Amino acid sequence: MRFRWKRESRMLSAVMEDYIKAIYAIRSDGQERVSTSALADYLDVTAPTVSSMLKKLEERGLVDREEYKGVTLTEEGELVALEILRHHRLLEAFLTERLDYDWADVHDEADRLEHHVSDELTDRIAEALGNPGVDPHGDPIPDADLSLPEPGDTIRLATVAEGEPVVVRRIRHQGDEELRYLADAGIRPGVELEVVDVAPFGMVTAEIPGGEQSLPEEIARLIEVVPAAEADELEA
Amino acid sequence: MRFRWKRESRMLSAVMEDYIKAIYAIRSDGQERVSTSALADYLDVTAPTVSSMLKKLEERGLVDREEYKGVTLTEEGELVALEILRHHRLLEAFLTERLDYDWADVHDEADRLEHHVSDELTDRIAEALGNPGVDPHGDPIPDADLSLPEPGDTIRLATVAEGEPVVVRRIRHQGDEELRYLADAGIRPGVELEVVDVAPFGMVTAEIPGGEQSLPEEIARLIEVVPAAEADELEA
DNA sequence: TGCAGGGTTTAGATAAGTCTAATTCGCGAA
DNA sequence: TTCGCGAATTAGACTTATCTAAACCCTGCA
Repeated sequence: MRFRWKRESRMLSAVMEDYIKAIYAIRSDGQERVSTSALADYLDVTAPTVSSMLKKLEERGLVDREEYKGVTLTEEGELVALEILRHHRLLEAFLTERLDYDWADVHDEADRLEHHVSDELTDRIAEALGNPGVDPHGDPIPDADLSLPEPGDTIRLATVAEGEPVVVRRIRHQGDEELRYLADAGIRPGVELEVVDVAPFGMVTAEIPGGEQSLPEEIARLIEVVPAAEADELEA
Repeated sequence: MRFRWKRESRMLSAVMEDYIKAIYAIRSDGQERVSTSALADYLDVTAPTVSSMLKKLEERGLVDREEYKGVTLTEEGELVALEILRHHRLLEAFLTERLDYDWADVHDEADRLEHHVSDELTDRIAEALGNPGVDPHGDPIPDADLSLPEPGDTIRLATVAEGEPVVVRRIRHQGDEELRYLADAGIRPGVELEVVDVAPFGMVTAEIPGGEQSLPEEIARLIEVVPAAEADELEA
């Protein structure tokens, strides 16, 4: 069943789409209801601005709002979020695979374009790439029906035992600096590595093809991995 | 010499870019000075709207304005126009060549995206395509330094003598309908054809690979061709 | 139980881009 | 030379998205 005809007739402004995306992102980070101030922080605008925008989103039926408490996405709001996510992640994948972008640099370009590519173009990109299930950071890409593939089970690199070979599956991120750091370290989805040392203050040292890398704990915590054995299984 | 750093620091709104593009397009159609009403027509807004926008563009140094007379692009305005043209035409070329779009359908998608692709992305697209000199309609693409390749000499199909084989070089257009018409007729840049008949009221019948096509004169006038002999020369 | 402080909302202003209605300008015809 | 008409501009209002300042709500601590 497809609801694709809806989005382009919905005609949300890019700004509104950004609010929906932000609510989705913050919500995914744990909170059930998303607060005005959390959104203000995330979007770098003032609280009154958020407050008035939330009222508009409520009128449009995209969020449920409880005064002084916060908002949640309605079913329709959820679909909008998933559509933007699909655009964003497919753009990232395309830029990386077909236009030779570094996977740590695609975020900004995708952020601007995601609001302006048609669903038609998005679908063509998906097809050209063979309908990939994940983007270059390992984040799952909603399919054309907007259902989000369940990512397989992963564990955080920070919790891996020394000596166990693992394969990087996904890099969680908000800002670009962490991605840059990891890209420079040669750590990206698909890379096999092995923790060789965990220092007292959380510095994790891992062996990767081509050398060793030391990572601060807060960076290591962004890396999701699976045991190498398990990864091999999936290849086959 | 490159001036590329300028555009993205100029930070024009998409709307302003559309006005610049419109002035460029109307100017290319003959007029030296572009009138308020011509712009209002072209952009489908009212004259007062254009008037106030032209004042802003003048303040930004993008147009020279003579009250009650019209505007011309300044040197900087010209560069903006060429940058947008480069974005637009490379996008069209890319969508057609790499994402299997029909060359008659790419216009709208490119119109939306041209304001949001970075120069970086534009350059990567150009490189991926081998720095093409023309877009799918045969329109010249400004290079990275924003100089516009001189298109070779062409003649209008409407003026071609019966029996002379020619090759289509370029399709001039404003709306999409003519492009659709020609695409459906199988006439596009690169196709070889021969005029077999010109009827009293300007209906032009041409033989193309795969059959014959009759075209109204106003459509035939949009088609620029070169003698087949000349075209072969350039291939070699 | 009440109040202080922090988060939220309301009120009112601003900037961009658009509109309609009213005014002004410029130029060709009488 | 002047009149009148069409084109251009000015005036003022509306919408979207933003801000600051002020008022309001809620809750945890005394």
